[in-house]
Amino acid sequence: MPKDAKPQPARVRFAPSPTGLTHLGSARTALYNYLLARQTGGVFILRIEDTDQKRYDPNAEADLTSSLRWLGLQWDEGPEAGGPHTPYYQSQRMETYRRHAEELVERGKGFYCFCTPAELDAERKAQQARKEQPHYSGKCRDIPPAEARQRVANGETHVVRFKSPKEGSITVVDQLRGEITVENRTIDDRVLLKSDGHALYHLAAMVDDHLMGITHVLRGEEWLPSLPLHVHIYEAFGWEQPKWFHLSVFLKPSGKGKMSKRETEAMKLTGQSIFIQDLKDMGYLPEGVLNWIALMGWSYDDKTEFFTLEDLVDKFDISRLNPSPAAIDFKKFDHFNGLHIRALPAEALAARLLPYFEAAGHSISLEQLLPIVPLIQTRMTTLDEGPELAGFLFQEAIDPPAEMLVGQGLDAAASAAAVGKALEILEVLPEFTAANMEEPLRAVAEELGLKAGQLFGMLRNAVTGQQVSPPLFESMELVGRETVLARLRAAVEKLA
RNA sequence: GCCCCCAUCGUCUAGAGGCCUAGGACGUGGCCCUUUCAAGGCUAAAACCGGGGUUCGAAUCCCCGUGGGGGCACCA
Repeated sequence: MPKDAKPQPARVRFAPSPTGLTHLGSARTALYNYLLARQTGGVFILRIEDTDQKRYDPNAEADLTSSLRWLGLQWDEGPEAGGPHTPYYQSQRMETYRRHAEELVERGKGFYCFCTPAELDAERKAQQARKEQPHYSGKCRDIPPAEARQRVANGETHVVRFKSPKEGSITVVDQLRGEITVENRTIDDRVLLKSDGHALYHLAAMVDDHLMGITHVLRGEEWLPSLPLHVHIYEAFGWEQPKWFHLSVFLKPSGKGKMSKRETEAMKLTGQSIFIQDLKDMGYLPEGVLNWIALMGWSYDDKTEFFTLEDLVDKFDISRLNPSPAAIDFKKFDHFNGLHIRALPAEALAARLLPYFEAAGHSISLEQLLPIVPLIQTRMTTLDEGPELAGFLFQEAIDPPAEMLVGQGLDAAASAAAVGKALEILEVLPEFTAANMEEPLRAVAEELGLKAGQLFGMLRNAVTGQQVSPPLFESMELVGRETVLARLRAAVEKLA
């Protein structure tokens, strides 16, 4: 948003239904809503769309709030936060929706329908058999209001449907796509209020968005086909529309379609996931997730790619959203995560790394971890790689196999001799520091006619038990003279 | 089947008629640095879906194809 343009404070909402775990797509929707609210000095509302008790998942809400908090997307109004439009659970707003459904009937924009699910189902099947587009027949649409009211009063089971115009067309505006014109005859008389008294999305979301003063609706593209219906509903009430933004969908990495439930499960086996909680457990940073998803469907310019949440609040520009679908790319995710790991101050990174060391069985303190951080910071793409890289520092015993201890291009005897020679040097080193080691050890290599890399490789394997490790001398200093000598002696023995 | 949307390197994207010999990033190859692995630096290959218009001029505007995606519930 240009600095000189003082935008009106936006009231926006993120309104998920608690039916499953929070994934990348909803996180991005939440992020864009959050950014618009923050940068305009507006309000970010969290609303729980739980009108369908059949699909309700009791774990979903906890997952949702913890995911949003982990990402740093704190809502201003909603569950736990409260606000002037309490309750923020649609299941607790039934009376409001009922009243509005009645109002629509009063205005001649809605009607009672007495068709049973079985009848509708049969109707639909018949239409499909005739290769017609499935739609409501309109059977109850023209029942005289007095008669319909009487049947309702008699306690007959019914729903409330929207009385959608059948003539002409409607032109709606999506902010990323422009005008979209649709023939009214293609818009069905959708059910607004179920026979159990709960509202459907089409009614509940419109009523709440209006009542809560929502100025910008940013939601998934799957809602685009029902936008004309939604605009009709707004107009039927005589309300002023919000600005509509339909965010592009995320496609699976192949780019071929949305991720299916089955595929999300299979993905976990490959060490990838689209669920926020999983990403956290896998050692990704919220900063990495945010940076990555922010750039799927939005860009700042032709070169800037590194953004913190704070940067995004400053630089996000809602007019730069991109309507085309985006395939998710986990390689790019790793790249962004690495960038943010490297951008963290050592103390901060140490604090984030600590739980991963604990989980790996190393009970250490922050003070112990701090000096190690600079050695591994550029070597990690995810936090869980910390213990893999530096775990040897806290292990009592390492036990590399003998063949691993043999130097490149050498036999066991020559390797033992070389390690033994290095051992002699390290035993008498006045101060056991990284800075003091390099010169004499290079001299040893030269004396033995070895390349420095050959000797260092052997020492690395013997001291760390790993072929890939943080820099050797620093590692040895941290391991400490006693342990280094012990490990080298063990290596010589094993090679004999 | 019907309705709607989208279309630039493999992927994410920049590009609002001449700044385009189409820019950046990921990934990939090469080189440099280097005690391993990274990180970092340099570098290379890599795209305007096709066809018609409009215009002095089109990646950019229009139309038609084609391809891809989404939607058609008393789910959201």
